[in-house]
Amino acid sequence: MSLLSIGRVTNAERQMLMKEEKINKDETCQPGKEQLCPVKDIIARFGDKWSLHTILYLGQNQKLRFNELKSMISGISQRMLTVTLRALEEDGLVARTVYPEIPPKVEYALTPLGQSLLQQLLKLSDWAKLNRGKVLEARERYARKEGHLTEKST
Amino acid sequence: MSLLSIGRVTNAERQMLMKEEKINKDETCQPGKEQLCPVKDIIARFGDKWSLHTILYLGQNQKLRFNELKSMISGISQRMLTVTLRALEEDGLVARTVYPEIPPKVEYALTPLGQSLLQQLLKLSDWAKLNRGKVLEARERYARKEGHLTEKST
DNA sequence: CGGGATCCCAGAAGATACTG
DNA sequence: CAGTATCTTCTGGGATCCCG
Repeated sequence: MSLLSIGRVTNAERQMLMKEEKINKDETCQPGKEQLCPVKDIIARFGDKWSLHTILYLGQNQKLRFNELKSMISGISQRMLTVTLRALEEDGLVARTVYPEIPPKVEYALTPLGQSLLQQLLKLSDWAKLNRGKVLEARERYARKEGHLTEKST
Repeated sequence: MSLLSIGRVTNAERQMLMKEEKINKDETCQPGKEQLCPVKDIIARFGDKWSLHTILYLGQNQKLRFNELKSMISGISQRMLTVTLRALEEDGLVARTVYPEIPPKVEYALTPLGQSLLQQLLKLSDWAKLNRGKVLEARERYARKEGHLTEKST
């Protein structure tokens, strides 16, 4: 249970897999599987609230200390930064270097694997920038459509 | 503050605010803002529990009815499927076609924009498949390191 | 059949205090 | 400085009932 309890790996999904046992062997994501598919697994690594920011900032700076990151990622709490960094470190995306000094000094940096992921995220970013307009349009369109359908409050 | 309208209504309103507020001219993610950067915004669209599955299944089948999707995505509840589909529809990634019949018939399909996103997700999937081994290794390594540091129980 | 509206809970995230 | 521990709050999403 030591391996399982290290958390991070969405515990919610373990519940799910408890009750769902029918699994096909399709190429696509099959829910009910521990690691549904690699994508889902990887997405979970930066899909949370802070990981993406952490990765991007570490991508721009070779090294960053804990409080440097904390001040860059405005709004993050020390706890969440710790949790986020631990998760990234656990997956080998971020390297943590401790300098046994007083006061303590800890530096974080992307590993090669982390930089590799960063590249993918940047590609995704390109797509996002390219298509943000369309998405925003769609949202407005949807909002208006909703509006005239449920014109209760105005 | 919240005298009468608690619950999920406030949720919808918060999203409305997010939509109105369009900002961010920096290339990188600027935290502290509601919708940090396009990437974050896009990731939020498939980073949740069910959107990815929905997109992938819709990617494999040109059209799918509500209950077809529901049975394919094992574990999903009708509510979450509805919510997920609505969100995707709102962003213009999924098209919803209602046939005014009895009993009702509704078909869902990826829009061109949705298919475009699907391509990105598949690329991400490639990266994930390619690097999953490394990630798993890193996790084991981390688990062992943790183990000998806190070898208190078992 | 395809949802909408409610209720409710576990787990995620925030705030605060303490420590090596 | 860089955390850890603890408490509280918030929110995603599951279960259920109902409706056109």
